[in-house]
Amino acid sequence: MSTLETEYRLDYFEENGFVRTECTGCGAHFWTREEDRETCGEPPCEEYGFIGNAGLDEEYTLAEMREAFLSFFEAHGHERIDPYPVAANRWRDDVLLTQASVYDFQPLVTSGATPPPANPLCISQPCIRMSDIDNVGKTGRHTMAFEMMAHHAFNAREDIEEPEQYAYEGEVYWKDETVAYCDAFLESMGANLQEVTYIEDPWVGGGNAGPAIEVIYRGAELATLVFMSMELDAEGDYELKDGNTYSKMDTYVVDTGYGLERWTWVSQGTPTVYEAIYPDMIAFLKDNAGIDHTDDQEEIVTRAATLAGHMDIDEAEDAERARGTIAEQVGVDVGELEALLEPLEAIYAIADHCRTLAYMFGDEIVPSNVGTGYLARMVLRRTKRLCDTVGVDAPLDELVDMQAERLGYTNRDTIRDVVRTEVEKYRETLERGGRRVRELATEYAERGEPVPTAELIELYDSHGIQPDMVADIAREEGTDVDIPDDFYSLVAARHGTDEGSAAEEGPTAEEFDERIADLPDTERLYYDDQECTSFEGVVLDVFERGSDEDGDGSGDGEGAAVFDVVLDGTMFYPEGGGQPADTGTLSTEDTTVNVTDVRSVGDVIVHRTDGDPGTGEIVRGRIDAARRRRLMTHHTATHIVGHAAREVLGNHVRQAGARKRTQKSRLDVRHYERITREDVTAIERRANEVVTANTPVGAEWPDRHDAETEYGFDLYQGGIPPGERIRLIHVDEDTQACGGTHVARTGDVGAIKILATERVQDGVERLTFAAGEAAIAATQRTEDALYGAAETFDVAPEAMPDTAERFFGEWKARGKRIEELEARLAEARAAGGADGEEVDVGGASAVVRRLDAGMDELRATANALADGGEIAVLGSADDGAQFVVAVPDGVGVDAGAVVAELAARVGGGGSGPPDFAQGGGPDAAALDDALDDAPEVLRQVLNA
RNA sequence: GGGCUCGUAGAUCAGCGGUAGAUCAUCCCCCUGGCACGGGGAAGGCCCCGGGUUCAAAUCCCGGCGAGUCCA
Repeated sequence: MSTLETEYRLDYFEENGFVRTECTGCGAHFWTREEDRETCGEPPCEEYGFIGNAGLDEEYTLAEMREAFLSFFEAHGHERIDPYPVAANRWRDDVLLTQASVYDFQPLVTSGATPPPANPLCISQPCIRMSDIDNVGKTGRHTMAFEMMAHHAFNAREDIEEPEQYAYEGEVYWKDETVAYCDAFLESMGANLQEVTYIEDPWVGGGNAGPAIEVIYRGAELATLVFMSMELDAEGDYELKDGNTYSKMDTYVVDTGYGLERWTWVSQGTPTVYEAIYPDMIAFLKDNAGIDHTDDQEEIVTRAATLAGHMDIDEAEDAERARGTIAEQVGVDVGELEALLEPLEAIYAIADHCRTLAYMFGDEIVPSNVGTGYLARMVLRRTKRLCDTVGVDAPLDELVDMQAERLGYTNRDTIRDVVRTEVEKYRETLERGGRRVRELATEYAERGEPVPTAELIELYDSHGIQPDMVADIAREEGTDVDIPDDFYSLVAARHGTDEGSAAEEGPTAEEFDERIADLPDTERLYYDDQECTSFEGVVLDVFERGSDEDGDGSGDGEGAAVFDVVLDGTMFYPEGGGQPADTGTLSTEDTTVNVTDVRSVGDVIVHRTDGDPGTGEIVRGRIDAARRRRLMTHHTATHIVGHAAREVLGNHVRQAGARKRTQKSRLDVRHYERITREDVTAIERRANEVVTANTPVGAEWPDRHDAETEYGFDLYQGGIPPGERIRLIHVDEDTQACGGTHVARTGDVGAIKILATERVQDGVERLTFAAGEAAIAATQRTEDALYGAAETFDVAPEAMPDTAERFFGEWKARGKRIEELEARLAEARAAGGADGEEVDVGGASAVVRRLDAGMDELRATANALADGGEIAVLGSADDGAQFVVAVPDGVGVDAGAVVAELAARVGGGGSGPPDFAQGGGPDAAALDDALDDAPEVLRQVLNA
């Protein structure tokens, strides 16, 4: 088992008079030019030495520092490349946000599958680390949004069997050069190299590892130099700090990170990083919130911040703990210090969060309850709360816009629109929540109880109401709330503990993979001529797979056998990119088998058939042409609809999923509002314009980096394909990376009809549409429905809306009229008292009557009789047997008991309050007998 | 992708098997010289939609649609 110690013995260190020393504070090993240096230089072993003592030649702004870094590395042989979006899920599906510059090149470039855009390269990559959200503003040094300046070099070992298997070959440079560049850059910026230490700190993360060096200058970690060269390997020779073993990879990558904000801060030596990087915004926010410190207060704040800067504060809690000590040293009361600092901390955080939001919305993340959209929503709400707390009354969209403008985004109008919509949504949530909490609080206050934890959890989990907001309102209403320390884990507990559903791939699938692993890649003929539906091929292998009655591909059922046929080349499209597989037949001279499904297993295409065509046979394949045609039509139509939606709704619109079928297809798009009827009409119109224009649908296989440079990551809306070359589909002005089959010209789509929109998640709208003949069929179905209705009403179809409205209105008016008439009829009956039996029941008179009418009428009549001072016992055989019993005030008969007894005689039940009850049963034939018994029942009940 | 909550008058919500309610807003009347207020009255409901259970469903169950929210 080896350690990484030897990895750090660099020639560069030897040649430049460095010594390796063990830190007396933390025990870490580091390299320094100062022989008698004892500590590594990083807090807590040493304090920040640059605050009030700027460490570089000049003071730099963020922009100046970025340019200094990039032009330095450009001058030293690196190509400068544009930053990637902060939404890392645009090009990789394992993370949501970009947290480091190397994210831009994972996993395809670092593994060697895809070449880097340049080699070596330099970049300043905007990053967002949500994990620091609680520390922002408080620690003086953390930001959630930051830029990681970096230079990268991608190397591949040459002493391996097939060096050409990787997308880059040979070594560009490695450790010595990387450290030398760092030294040279520090020197060019005017740092005193004597004070710089290089700490050995092996890096481990995401299945990769390697030696790494932290670069410390005057207490600040200015850079991390990572030498990614190992991967997780149970048999590996290196055991690293995470307890796992690793082995060397064939590729090895220089991954550096120079914090733009840190460098800017060190160049200025301000007490906190925020003052160095957001001077204008902080000034604006202070002014807006009316924070106007006296000279004395200013002095206290500066001294406190400076003291804090010198302390080892790595978490918000550290900052809070340190406050007492600081107050003592500055010579003020802790409360006073807090009152001065807290608003400032909020303002620092607001500035940082607004930058985070500008990045997110600038890169066209749409707020949602899922994914990056959810993270954006959380940051926005937090920012809004901070603004409210500290009394910033400038609209949030303006604040975000200040950062968006600084960052050079061009979609600022959309950003503001998104922020405004989202703030409004939050306002509504708060308003709704506030009412709810107020009611609850009042209720508990009246009972003199605190609001229980269960209610708190419910309010937060189901209604998004922060516990401290509940506490505030509860206090106003005169009760209190106990917020447990483990509140958020209690919420988590509510969400169950099931860890999820891995192991999607069954053992049969794995086994299957192995069996076909040796077969050559299948030639994909369907790209050569997408119109062609017939081809010849050779059967390379056939696997009998039991049966597949349940259609899950597992071959686990009973019944007819199915087979998997592999050919040398095929025109059958395997399921992929939301497009289902082709079906059709494979024929030899002797037999024809049906192809029911086609799948891609690696680069081998597998045809599921109901018969064995025979290994080695030459087969003629015919695909179901009509079906393929419809799928192609719908696939091209999907691109057109997506393109039209983008034009109508805005550039932030991108695909969140798609499914193509023969009758109708659907496209899910990200959008921050509901799609209105007007939007649909506009999208449909635009889509059909594209169809009518009848432009060619182009396909090409360019180099992926050329494609990315030209079209951006919006190419990958349908997923991210691997490889050096990718297939692009051009439809009108729209370009997508897409492996599907398409019609030759947009006119071949025929027509596009949007059938429905639905909100499938917040921030995700689903457009269901039909294309070609299916569009016509769908339109006809709708028309049939309309014509059918119009025929019923005997009006022209165009008159249907008015007619429906008129009928509905009249229907409501009639309902009211009937109610009115029933009431009058009831009164008349009660007054007339013609038919029906009148009996005396202990002083009060009772009317027992059969009245075959609806329940409403019965009730009205009974009420009218009771109002007239009589007990009413009414029966109806209108729908089974029904009773209503009403008793006037002051008469001691329990109506409920009477009904219960009567209803029992017709095989049912009933009850109600003592003065008014109803009931019934199915046995209508027994109604009259029951009514005959009514007087007797009344007397019994009276006596009871 | 999963969990939870909610759809009742124009608005906010109560009712949670047994006659659909309150408050605000609207309209009318009274009070005043006029206004605010106050008092009295009226109008306004496919109780989201579709099934099921039940003698009886706004209420219970299932499905759908719509909205909100938490988590990955």
